[in-house]
Amino acid sequence: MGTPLESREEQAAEVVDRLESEYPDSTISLRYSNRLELLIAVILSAQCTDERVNKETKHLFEKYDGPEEYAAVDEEELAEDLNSITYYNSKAGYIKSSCETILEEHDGEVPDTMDELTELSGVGRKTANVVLQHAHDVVEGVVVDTHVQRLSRRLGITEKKRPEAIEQELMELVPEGYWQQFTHLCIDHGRAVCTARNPDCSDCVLADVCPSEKGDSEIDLASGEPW
DNA sequence: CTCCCGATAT
DNA sequence: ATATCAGGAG
Repeated sequence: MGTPLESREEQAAEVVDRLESEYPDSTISLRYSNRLELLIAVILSAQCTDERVNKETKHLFEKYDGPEEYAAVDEEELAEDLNSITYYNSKAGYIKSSCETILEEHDGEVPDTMDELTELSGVGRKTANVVLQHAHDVVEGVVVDTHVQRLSRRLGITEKKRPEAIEQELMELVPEGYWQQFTHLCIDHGRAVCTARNPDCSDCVLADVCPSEKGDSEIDLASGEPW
């Protein structure tokens, strides 16, 4: 075991520094060519891999263009187009409803405030933060998804469980200029090394500063600290 | 809290 | 077989 850093603030800075070196080109992996496509891609990405979302949106974005076409489409047909995505019935409804609202209340444009975005169907704080950051270049929070939640807790940066509580702590602990990058780094590292089920601690650049590090010898998961 | 829900890795 | 995937609504 490595010596734990004194404060969680130092821990956060150290994590950002090391992961920056490990993933220098870390950025959003969803594919889109305008603000509406970004919004739709992020709605679809809930509990689904970005890889699958990109595979489906490639066809979806060729078939539909603009909020008018999504608002006008038959919801069952849209659900068919999304039938390999998680929760496709719900998401078809979210997309159609959000596009109706965008047309009726926002002049056909994707909103640029947290309140307006979270009023859209299927858009919570996480989705809104992603759209604010990548569509409008507004960073007023930290995107907390499943990877950010898992890594922040494993690394001892937070002990909170609710995403909103984790976001508040990260906003205090992560240097302000790195809020956006912190999320991308957690996602890249979470996918490649610090996976949910079987993290590869033997190949982790954070192992010596991670309180959850397993060690490469024979330590059984049942007797140690729970993940 | 439950429900939504297909593809993939283990 | 089961856990997990850039969550959100009711």
